[in-house]
Amino acid sequence: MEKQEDKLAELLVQNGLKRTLPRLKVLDILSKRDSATSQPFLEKVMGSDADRVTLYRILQTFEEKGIIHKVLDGQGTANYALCTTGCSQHEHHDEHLHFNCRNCQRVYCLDAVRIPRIKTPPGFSVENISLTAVGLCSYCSDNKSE
Amino acid sequence: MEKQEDKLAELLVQNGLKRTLPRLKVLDILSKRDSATSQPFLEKVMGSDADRVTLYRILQTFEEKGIIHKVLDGQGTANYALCTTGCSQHEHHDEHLHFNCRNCQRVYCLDAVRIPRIKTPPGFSVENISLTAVGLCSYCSDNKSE
DNA sequence: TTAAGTGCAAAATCTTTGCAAATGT
DNA sequence: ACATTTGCAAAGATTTTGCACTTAA
Repeated sequence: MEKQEDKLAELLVQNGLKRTLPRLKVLDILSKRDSATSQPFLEKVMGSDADRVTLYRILQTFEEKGIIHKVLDGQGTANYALCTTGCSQHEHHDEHLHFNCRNCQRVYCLDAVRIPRIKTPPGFSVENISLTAVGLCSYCSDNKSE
Repeated sequence: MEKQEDKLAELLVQNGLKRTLPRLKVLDILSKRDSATSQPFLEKVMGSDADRVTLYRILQTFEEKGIIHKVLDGQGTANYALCTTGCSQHEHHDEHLHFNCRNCQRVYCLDAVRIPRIKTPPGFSVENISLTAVGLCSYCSDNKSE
């Protein structure tokens, strides 16, 4: 059976990207999280494994290639998550509910909740749509008494 | 019949805010637009009628009082729109589709399109939800040939 | 070997903070 | 007169750009 690590490296090769340490580490971090990860958090976890500027560039490249996608949380901070299969450089499929916890700031991709089809007024052509909820996630509602 | 101008000034008084020139101008600008207005745009239009810092503070105060609400566009830039009646310091009602034109960057509040009720997975309690579409608005699709 | 990728320094933005002067009531 | 609000200066934070050095293929 193929190792997870190899799958991630393969993602790079498939997209014509070199297999570098900073890139592999970003993929490793993202693959182990159950929610989208913010730029600041990534920066912290990367530590000295990548310069801040390098991280910006990696995230940008990955997004362009369709390896990750960006979700903005309630404060407008960028959060990143690995794309599911079906995303490519030209087409992102990310049409599910994003849940942003106001306590821990995590952004969950709730694939189970699809965005309902909506009818836009004439003249407005929708190319992309996102549904984002803000509230308390399970962990935070359990561990908080307000 | 009461003048529009007075209505705006009244908004300030009702919220215990002083009727200052910069504040009136912000209200005036917002009241004349059919879409939410970005911070950068406001800054430009205000010109020398308010310092950049003053604008930040006005927008923050207005948002806290429930006079305006903030909508983030696809890039995470803050856009502001006057609240409809029914918003207060403690409760914002803004649950309609926001349409962000990728060409002119305008953010339209499409009150006609309400956010469908959705069922969140157990453990996630939703306090606020937003639906944002990105695409081309009527003006831009008419005036562009791509 | 050599194109792609990284790290560092520095610029450009964007946002916040502190405080004295100005303003509305 | 007095609490609010503003403007300016300066600090912080975030993001971008340029370029020489390093590294994967």
